[in-house]
Amino acid sequence: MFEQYNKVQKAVLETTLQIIIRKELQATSMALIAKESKVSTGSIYHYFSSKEEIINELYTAIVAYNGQFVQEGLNREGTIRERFIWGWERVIETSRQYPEGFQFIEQYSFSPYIYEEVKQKAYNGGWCAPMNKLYADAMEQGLFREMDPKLLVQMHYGSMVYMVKSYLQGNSDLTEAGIRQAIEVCWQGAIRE
Amino acid sequence: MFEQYNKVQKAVLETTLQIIIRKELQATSMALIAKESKVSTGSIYHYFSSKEEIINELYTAIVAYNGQFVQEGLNREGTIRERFIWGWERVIETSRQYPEGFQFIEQYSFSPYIYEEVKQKAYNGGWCAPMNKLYADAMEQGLFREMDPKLLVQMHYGSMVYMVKSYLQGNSDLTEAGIRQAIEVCWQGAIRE
Amino acid sequence: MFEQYNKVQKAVLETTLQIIIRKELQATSMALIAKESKVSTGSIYHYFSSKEEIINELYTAIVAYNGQFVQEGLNREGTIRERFIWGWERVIETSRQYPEGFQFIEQYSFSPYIYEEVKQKAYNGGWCAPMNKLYADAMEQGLFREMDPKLLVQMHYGSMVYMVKSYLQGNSDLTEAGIRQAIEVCWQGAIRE
Amino acid sequence: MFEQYNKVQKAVLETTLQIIIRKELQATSMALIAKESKVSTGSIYHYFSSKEEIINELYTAIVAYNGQFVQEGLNREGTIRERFIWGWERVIETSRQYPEGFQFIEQYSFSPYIYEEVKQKAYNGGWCAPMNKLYADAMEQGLFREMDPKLLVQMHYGSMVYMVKSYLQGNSDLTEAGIRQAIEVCWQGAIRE
DNA sequence: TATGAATGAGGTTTCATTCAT
DNA sequence: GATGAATGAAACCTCATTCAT
Repeated sequence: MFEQYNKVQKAVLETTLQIIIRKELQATSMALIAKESKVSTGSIYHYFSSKEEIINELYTAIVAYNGQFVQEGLNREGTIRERFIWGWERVIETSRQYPEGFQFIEQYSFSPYIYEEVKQKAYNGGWCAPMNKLYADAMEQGLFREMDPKLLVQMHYGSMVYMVKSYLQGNSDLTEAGIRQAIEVCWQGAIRE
Repeated sequence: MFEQYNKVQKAVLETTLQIIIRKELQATSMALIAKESKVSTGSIYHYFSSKEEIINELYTAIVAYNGQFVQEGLNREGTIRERFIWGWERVIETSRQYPEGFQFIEQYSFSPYIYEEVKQKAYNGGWCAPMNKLYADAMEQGLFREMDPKLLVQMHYGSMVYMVKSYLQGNSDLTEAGIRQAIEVCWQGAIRE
Repeated sequence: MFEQYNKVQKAVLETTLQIIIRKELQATSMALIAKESKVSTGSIYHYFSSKEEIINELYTAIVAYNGQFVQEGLNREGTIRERFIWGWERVIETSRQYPEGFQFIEQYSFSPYIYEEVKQKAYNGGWCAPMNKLYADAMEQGLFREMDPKLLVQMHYGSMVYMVKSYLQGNSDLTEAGIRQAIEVCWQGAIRE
Repeated sequence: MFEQYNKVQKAVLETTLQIIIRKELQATSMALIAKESKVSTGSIYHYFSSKEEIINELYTAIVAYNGQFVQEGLNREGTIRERFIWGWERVIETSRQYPEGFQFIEQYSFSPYIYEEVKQKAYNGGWCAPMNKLYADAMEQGLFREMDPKLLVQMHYGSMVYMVKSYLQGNSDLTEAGIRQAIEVCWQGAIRE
């Protein structure tokens, strides 16, 4: 997930993510990050200018990674329906591979701690734009109901997020069948009847 | 929203909510709450045992209020489709009436800062149980597709949450027509074909 | 010296002065000030917004005190010569009464740590203006040689400062007779021949 | 000014002087010295054993340089009056050639950061001893008033320092005529009438 | 009951110094 | 000899909480 970083940065980012999910941003002190990542505070400040920067870098890296992964599904050759399924499957897959990353993005995408500029850049480099394009195409072809494609993408993303939350809280499983069903529910709600 | 509390408690809770949304939990100090609510720290500690308690009380109160409001819609006499619409309309309405309350719940429902016990109680006293019941009935009657009703409720809630997030971030409007359409999308995805 | 401050502020300012003279600004940590003044760091920050503010307040207070004291000498009814003597006697007297205050002003009047604005205010409220006036009068009456009165005042002040430095470093005494002689040296250098 | 040092040492000393005057000893970090002198911290520590040593070396070097320069004036063949003038002219000249050096000595000659031993050595190798000798001679010949020659030298030095301070703070010029006048003021105050 | 000054542990960050390369 | 990443003690400052008034 943090392949583009050096060893120290990677250790810091990974540790920070674990602690934030386990304990809250509040309780995520630099001392604790240093201790658990086995990097001295001095070194952390050699690679990151502040705690805020660590958190924002974390946000950027996770969104970029997930964006890349989901786009690989979305951009494969296929029908709209196939690409719809591949795309959302990969969205859900990211949350299974890196549940902490998923939780982190969910909790902090609305937080003032993440700079507006970082959110903007993350959004632009993520999978939203290609997904929006897919929905817009589907609407143009008369396949999906006529509405703001971006809004429909958001609604479907919300559905996936809350399904995963249910799973992470232990209230439901996340089987292949369940995932297929959830995607089907979204598809069925989207198509023109 | 905080009718059951006395004047001091109300001032503290309202102020805390405003500050948390504006500045993050991190930056929400007792001193700032005291200053903006015009209640001395001493008095705050007379009515709340700790900062944690304020935040948890806030959570409880908002969920209870919203739960009450949504249930009034859900419990009216009507068909399943009518009650479905009334329920979700009211869910969205709460986010328009108290956007800070909505944001707070979204940001902190996953946070370890809110006690598990409080989350549980909030869930039980909220609108989820009646909504789950409505969905279960719809499935029993063959109206909705066969699946875990709680999961479908969560998915629909996620759709609503992300529609509202879009609106609160200024990326879309929240018109009567738009709300109706969103509810329709959910309905259409839910029914047995 | 710090009569206009409350007990806590006074303790902090007095302690800070002692430590700075003994150990350097560098080595004057808040922890040490807290320990020696027996005021907790929290309380210090209740009364002063930063370490910088303590130092600048110290500067302001000492200059104000000395300014008051010297002006009482300068403004007494008397001939120019008498007032010249009284004024400089009191300048030297301040350094005997509060050698730490004297040293502090000497060491930090040129430091970027003292805000320019504070230096300006201190200068205006101090004894320099009345002394300059006395010199200007003496020149107008043909008593002193014609030159920039402010510059001559500065030169004389420099003489006094270095005499006191000699004394504080243990290289000379500071007797009544010695002080009289020093003042006489200045007077003799100033008058028109 | 730092001719006796190698290239690296020279760069470090010069840079340190600039930063200290601009920013205070407090804010003069080794990292900043390394960056601005383009010498790595590792190399700095190869040539200096500590930060303290840099500062003390700086002090030593400046005083030695100025001492040499002033003594060249003092030791020329001439009357007491001529040598008096040449000496003080050169004192003032050093402050014009190296204002940072002048300021540094003024600010730190009283500081505990400079080792007592360094101050002593600097004093002995500087221009004070020959100047004291000149004054003692003048007194012996009945030219100057009878008093401690060292004290009178200090007083005159103080006058020069404060004249230069006035100039460096932009409160007065430092013309040839002005310098001559200042020296004349000192001379006139010193002679037996 | 109400206040807000006082506390001090613990937060983020800096920085002199070391040492592997 | 030269580099600069790494260290961690210690700097400044904040803040939840207490308690005398």
